[in-house]
Order: sequence, then structure tokens, then C-alpha cells
Amino acid sequence: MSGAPRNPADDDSAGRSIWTRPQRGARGPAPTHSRDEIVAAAVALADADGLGAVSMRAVAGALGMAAGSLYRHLSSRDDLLDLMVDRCVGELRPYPAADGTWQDQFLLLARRQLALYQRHPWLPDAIARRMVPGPNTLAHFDACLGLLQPVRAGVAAKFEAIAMVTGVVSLFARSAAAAGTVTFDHVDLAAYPHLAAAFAEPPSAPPAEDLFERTLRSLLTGLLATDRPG
Amino acid sequence: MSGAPRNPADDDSAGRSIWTRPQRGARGPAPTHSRDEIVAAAVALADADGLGAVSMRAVAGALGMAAGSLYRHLSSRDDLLDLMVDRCVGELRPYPAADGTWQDQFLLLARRQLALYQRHPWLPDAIARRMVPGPNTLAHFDACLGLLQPVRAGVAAKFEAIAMVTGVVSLFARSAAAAGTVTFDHVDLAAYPHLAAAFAEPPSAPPAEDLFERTLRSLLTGLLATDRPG
DNA sequence: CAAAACCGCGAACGCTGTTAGCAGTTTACA
DNA sequence: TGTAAACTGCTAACAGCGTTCGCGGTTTTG
Repeated sequence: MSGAPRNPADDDSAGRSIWTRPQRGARGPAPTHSRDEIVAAAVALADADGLGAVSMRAVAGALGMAAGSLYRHLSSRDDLLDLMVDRCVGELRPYPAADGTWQDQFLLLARRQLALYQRHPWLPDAIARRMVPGPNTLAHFDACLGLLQPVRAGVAAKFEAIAMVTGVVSLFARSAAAAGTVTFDHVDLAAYPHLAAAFAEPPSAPPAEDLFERTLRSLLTGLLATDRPG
Repeated sequence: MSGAPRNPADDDSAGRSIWTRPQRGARGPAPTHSRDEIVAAAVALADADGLGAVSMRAVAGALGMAAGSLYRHLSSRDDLLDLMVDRCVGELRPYPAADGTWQDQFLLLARRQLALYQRHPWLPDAIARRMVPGPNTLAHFDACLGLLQPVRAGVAAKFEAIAMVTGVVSLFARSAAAAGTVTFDHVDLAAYPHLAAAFAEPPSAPPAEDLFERTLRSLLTGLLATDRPG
């Protein structure tokens, strides 16, 4: 049985996920493109034209190779997306040294996350899929837990808080990207009195600049009320 | 020019969106399936197997019709998703009568939204796409604005707050759905000291029950600080 | 030197959203 | 009333998608 050629990329016995798997085999010819090159090309495509532009054929084409060849390096498109996410999360490094209250530090990190999401608008969507955390993502989690060390709360609460902050940051990124996108044109406002009144009002000032900071500070106190341990 | 048959579903001159377009023409035979039937079938499919299960062929098949026939009622799959979203948002009706502070009322609405997202786990994803708001979505917006009437803030801030609350509710829904999904199995924790310490700790109590309420109250005060009008 | 392992490729499979053309049916108008 | 226009549903097809398979050529191991 089985003179069939096996593919290391979908070897379930030795390394089941993309993170525990050799980037290349030890026997054959050297790959013409490294894993990093592939992921970088995919990220460039996503930055330019969104996640939808990251098709196996497009990524392969950008590197001058055939679509099927990608499966020598990855076992699926999901793997590629996981790699893309982790690569970009790596841009959060290095993590700044401790300075100020833990709230201040967490807020600084959140700001850097926001900038990251604006640099790569597809990131929130890619993260929203169920994904297997890579080394950079784990490092990010670790750094967050480090910041939260002085907080007297259970780990479950801390995890929840970290996830929620990440989520809210992505909401801010999305709302900034979609500002003015939603259109109420050609809508009969007669049936919606409050909506009509809102549009009748003189255009108000744009949201305060410190909205991000204020929102996140409120969120943190709500999530990690320090007066109740565990 | 043009003895070509025209399709009312993609008539751009009379009604460009799915909301301003007759459900059926006035001339031909009665459609064997109404728009409501189609959307209901699609929602059922999504509820059962996720958004990915909502393919044109699957929806058509569930109703015993051919895939192409759907385009007599819709001009694209995006239209179908818009209709699905609006149909489900309609489940928020009727909106309860005013009772308690505006925070209390908003929180009640948020709870109903959370229940809605748990009933239809695909809803957040479907909403995340850029979508054209339908009548039920507009009614929801209107109700939110009505609740926020006593708040002294600009309309832009109120819109932002509504969007953010909706987003946070969807984050809670997602985190509840994905609880225990993330796996740190087979990860070498040596490089992540805080993560390792977190797992070494005895498992802490699950997050407080009033976490949702506490978080949203904090968020609302952060977003709509009543001491600063406009 | 032979065997095993690996790389890249082209072709194919089944799926997707979407379009075109073809009956057959119903309505509007002269 | 007759006829033309409009409408419905169907089959077939197109391009694109993720993925798999088997091939020839290359590199390493024993």
C-alpha cells in the first residue's frame, strides 16, 4: 500500500496545525518561495483590495506560481489567513515597557491595535473567523495578561476583558472606515419620526476626539471592577 | 433595440434597492413563492447551518425551485442577506413602552438584541457587511433615537453610541458562542510566562452574571457623557 | 547508485453567484 | 376580442472559487 506521495502540509500525525509543522521538507529541492514570502504577498493583496482578493490563484499568481503549488506550504486557505493574522499581530511588537497605571498601558496598547486595524482593514474580519492563535497572537495575549497583573480579578474575567477590548477596538476601526458609508437616501422618513427629527437638526459636531479613550476606560472599569475579586 | 425581456428585479430606473421594488410584477402569472417564503427559507437554512449554507441553490432547493428562478425576486445574494437581516431585526418588535431611566430602557433593548443574536448566530456576520437598512432596521434606529431623546448630545454622538452598543452586544453574543472554542492545546507555554501563570492558577469563577449590564452601563456613560452637550 | 522524499505544475472536480434564452401564462390596451 | 407586452420558471452555461490528483524533475538519504 501507498507508494502515493505524501504532502507534509497535511500531515496530521506529526504536526496538525500550521504552527507545528516544518516550513519545508528536509529531502527535496529548496522551495522557490518561502512561507514568509507567500504570507507577505497575501497580506499585500488584502491591504490593496480586501480579503476577497486573497484567493489561492491570486496569491500564487502574485508570486508567479501555480495555484496548486501553494498546497505544498499550506493545507488550506484558512491556514493562510491564520498566518496573515499572526504576521500582522506581530507588528504590535515590541511591547512598550511598563509606564503609568495599568489602565494607561492598556490604553496605549489599544491605540496601537487601532492603528494596526487601520493599516490592515481586513484584519477584524480575518480575526472574526475561528482561528488558531499563532506565536505573535500568543505573545500579545501574554503581554495583555502582564499588564493586567495588578488587577485583582480571575483569569476568566481577564480573558473576557482582553477579548472585549480587542473587539471594541475593531468596532472603532470599522466605524471609522464605514463613516459616511451608510446611506439614508431615498428613505421615506415619515414613518420614523425620531430619525426625521435627527436629520432635521443642524449637523452636530463630530464625536469628541477622546471618545476612544473615554469609551475604553469606561469599558475597562465595567469589565474589571477592581472592588470585586475573582 | 431591446425586444429583450427585462427583469424587474434589476430595474435600476424605478427602484434601485431591494426595498423600493415591487415584490412581483403586475403582468405575468402569480409567483409560486412569495418573497417572504424565500427569505424565511434562507433564515431557516442559516439558523441550522450558518451563513455559508445559504447558497442560492440551497435556498432554491429548499423551496423546490431552480437556482436561477431566485433572480426573478432578488437581484443578488446580497439582497437576500439584506432581507434576512431586516426580517430578523423585525423580531425586536414590538418596542416596549417607556419605563424607567433611558439607561434602563436601552439596556432592556440591548438584552433583547442579545437574545436575537443568540437565536440567529449568523446575524452579526450578516450585519457586518455593508448593508442597506430596511424598514425594520430603520424602525430599530428610530426606537433607539427615541430612547435617547432625553440625552443632551449631538445626533452624531447618538448614532455612534447606538452603533457601538449594537457592536458590543454582538461581541457578547460571539464570545458566548465561542466560549471554550479557543484552544491552547499543544502550545509551548514556556515562552509566555503570564499565560502559563494564568493556566497554573486554579480555575476561577465564571464571569459575573451582571457583566453584560455592567459593561453596557459603563459603555453608555463613556459614550454619552451627559455633562458635555453636543 | 538506488530509493525515498519533496517541489512545482497542469488538469480536473465540485461548488459558488450570476446570466441568457426558451416556453408558457397572465394582463393591458387598441 | 385579439394581440402585444410583460412576467414566471426552467435548463444550460460561464467564470471563478478551494482543493485534489498524478506527473516529471530535483535533492537528499542509506
